[in-house]
Amino acid sequence: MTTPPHRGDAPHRPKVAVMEDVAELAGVSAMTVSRVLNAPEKVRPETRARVLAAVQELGYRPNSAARVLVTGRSGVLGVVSFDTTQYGPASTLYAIERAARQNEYSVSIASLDALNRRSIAEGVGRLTSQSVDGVIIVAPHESATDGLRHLPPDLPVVAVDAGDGVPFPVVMVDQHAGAARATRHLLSLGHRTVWHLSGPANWVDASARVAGWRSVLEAEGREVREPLAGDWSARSGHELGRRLALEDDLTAIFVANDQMAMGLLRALREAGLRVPEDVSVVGFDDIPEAAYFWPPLTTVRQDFATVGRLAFQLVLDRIDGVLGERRLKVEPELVVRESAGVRPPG
Amino acid sequence: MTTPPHRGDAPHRPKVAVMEDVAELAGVSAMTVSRVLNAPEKVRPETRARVLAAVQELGYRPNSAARVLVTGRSGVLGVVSFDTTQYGPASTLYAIERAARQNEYSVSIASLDALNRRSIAEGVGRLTSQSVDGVIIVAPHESATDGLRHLPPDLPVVAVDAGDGVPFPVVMVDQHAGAARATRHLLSLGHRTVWHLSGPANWVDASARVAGWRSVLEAEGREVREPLAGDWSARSGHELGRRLALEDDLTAIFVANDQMAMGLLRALREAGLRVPEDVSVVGFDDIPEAAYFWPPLTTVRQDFATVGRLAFQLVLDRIDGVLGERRLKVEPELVVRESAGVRPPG
DNA sequence: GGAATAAGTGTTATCGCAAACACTCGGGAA
DNA sequence: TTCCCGAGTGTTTGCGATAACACTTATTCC
Repeated sequence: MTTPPHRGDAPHRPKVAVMEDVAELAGVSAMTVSRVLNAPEKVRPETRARVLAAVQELGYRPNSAARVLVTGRSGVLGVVSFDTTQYGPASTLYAIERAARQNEYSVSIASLDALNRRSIAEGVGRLTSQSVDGVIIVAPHESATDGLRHLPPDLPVVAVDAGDGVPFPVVMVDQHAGAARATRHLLSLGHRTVWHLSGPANWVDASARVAGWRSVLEAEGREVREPLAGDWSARSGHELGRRLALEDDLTAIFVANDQMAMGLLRALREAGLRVPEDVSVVGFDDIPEAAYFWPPLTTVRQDFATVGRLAFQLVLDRIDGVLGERRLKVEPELVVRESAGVRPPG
Repeated sequence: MTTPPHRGDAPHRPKVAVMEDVAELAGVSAMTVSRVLNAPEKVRPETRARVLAAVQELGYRPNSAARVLVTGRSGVLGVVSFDTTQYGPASTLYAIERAARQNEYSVSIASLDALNRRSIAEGVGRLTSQSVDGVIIVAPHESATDGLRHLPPDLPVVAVDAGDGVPFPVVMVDQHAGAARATRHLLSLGHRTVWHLSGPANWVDASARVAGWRSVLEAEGREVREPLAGDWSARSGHELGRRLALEDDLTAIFVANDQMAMGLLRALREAGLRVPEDVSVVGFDDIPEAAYFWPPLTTVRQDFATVGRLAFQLVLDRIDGVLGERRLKVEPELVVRESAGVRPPG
């Protein structure tokens, strides 16, 4: 293969093929090449074949920057997220990327170091200055709800698990329903009431789970003990579990996520309490390891994959100017394993 | 705020401010605006202030597509990765993003559905057609090593945890050393030999851990039992653990990751074996939950954050034309907790 | 005093692509 | 025959930024 003719005499650059090179090789104009790529039906089949062959031969790939400049569309989706080291956000991100890819979009990410108005706005800013076509925000914190009111109004934005009062569409797992389901399950096993080990304050899913749990207890007229707030980590579950183990009316606990449940399980065991014989535990998330906890954890499964897929669909609609649903809820599912059993006698 | 003057009489578009608008408002040329943004010291302070004020007033943000087109640099780094749902890859990605951000880079991701030559080349292709300045590949699989030989040779690429024979720099945790350390730890507790529950074939870190484990046993002249290969999941650890529990000379096991160790722990317990009294277990990774396993897991910590940081530094160097180290190793660390104890008598 | 120099700013060309419009055919209708 | 039409293709222009260079002024030095 010979080197393509070049204009300036820049001596070194290996020079990647551009549309003009393809055109020349195929004996057509650049415009025709462009058409072959973007509207093939407008080009006679034999011309198209020649162009395609030239594209192949030169290994030509369109320069997206140039295309963005002229079309105003980048085919890039931005995702703003908070701690993608965690199972939930990581899975959501993964599902978004997957959905995006299937629709010829690619994904650019912006992680946040902190959750506050400033940091969120800045994250979105980093993405928009890269000309993303839309943004999905995965930051289920109240500061997000807040920070998001001040975004460029014409930017297609969708939030995952955001609270009420956000001025754009939201996809969320129905945390309230999930928590209620978990709580009812425990009550149905005969427990008089259910304690709650919650997530940190100001996280919208933490609050929703507290609310769901509380609503069931209140509806059933059960005593509502003050929830203990952890920080989602196993460590905090363990710490709080030691406190909880001291309570003498403790027979059932609903824990706001599986990691904390794990720490709790260990604290209970250390306190000489057996699960589920003495104390029943229900978690939330259904991380892949939950089935291998000791005992296997009864928990509430969140379908992050669906959440991601729907979120992508929603931004895509907005990008295309379709104004669909404003709030999509995904139903969580109770997965019964062995960590919750009937109330011990006495 | 008044609407900025516009040129054509396009009636509807909200029209975002461009450099020309800023220039006009500040009473200078566009070039001066550009200079204020890219080489402020070349502009007189009072002019600079006027321009900055105009930028502020119009909420101007440079259009990166235009800049890319002319400079050939995008400030975007591509990351190709396999299963970012897992703790390791997720942490690495997170660290990369963080390092990138601190250096004014942003990150675009390409997840892979499969690990083979084609899929990797395609992932890299998706990124390059977006004009990324460089690519980091986080896919510790042998197919990667393979697929990577056929990349555009001028693209700055760095791999994380790739095997030998890759034609570009690699950052890796010294898996061999980590496995050796774990194995030696078990031997030092008096165990006659150490079994190994390995990761899946063709994963470079799985192979390296097998090699490290084997080398210690051989050096010490111990019996080498055939390793059992899992798939990194707790489920496979559990399954293989049931088989392992039948072996009567089983007193020590080195497991290739913490999730499998978790499943194994459960299988051993189900078989009536106590850990560490009857059987000692050492894992790999030190996921945040490892300290809350039952019993707390002795394991080998991988510093993913450092790996991510170094990988970024390496691509950055390559982008800037600096040819530094070709192979950077990060030392793992043995974290002793309670799952490994002295060999039971008899 | 005059040339050389430097600092600050403007002009023009260009990056690679696609939108808009112009052109060239051949075939059918009038 | 003449005209028109539409399919297929080419030409020109402009997206928004920066590189390269040109042009003003003031400043310095002999």
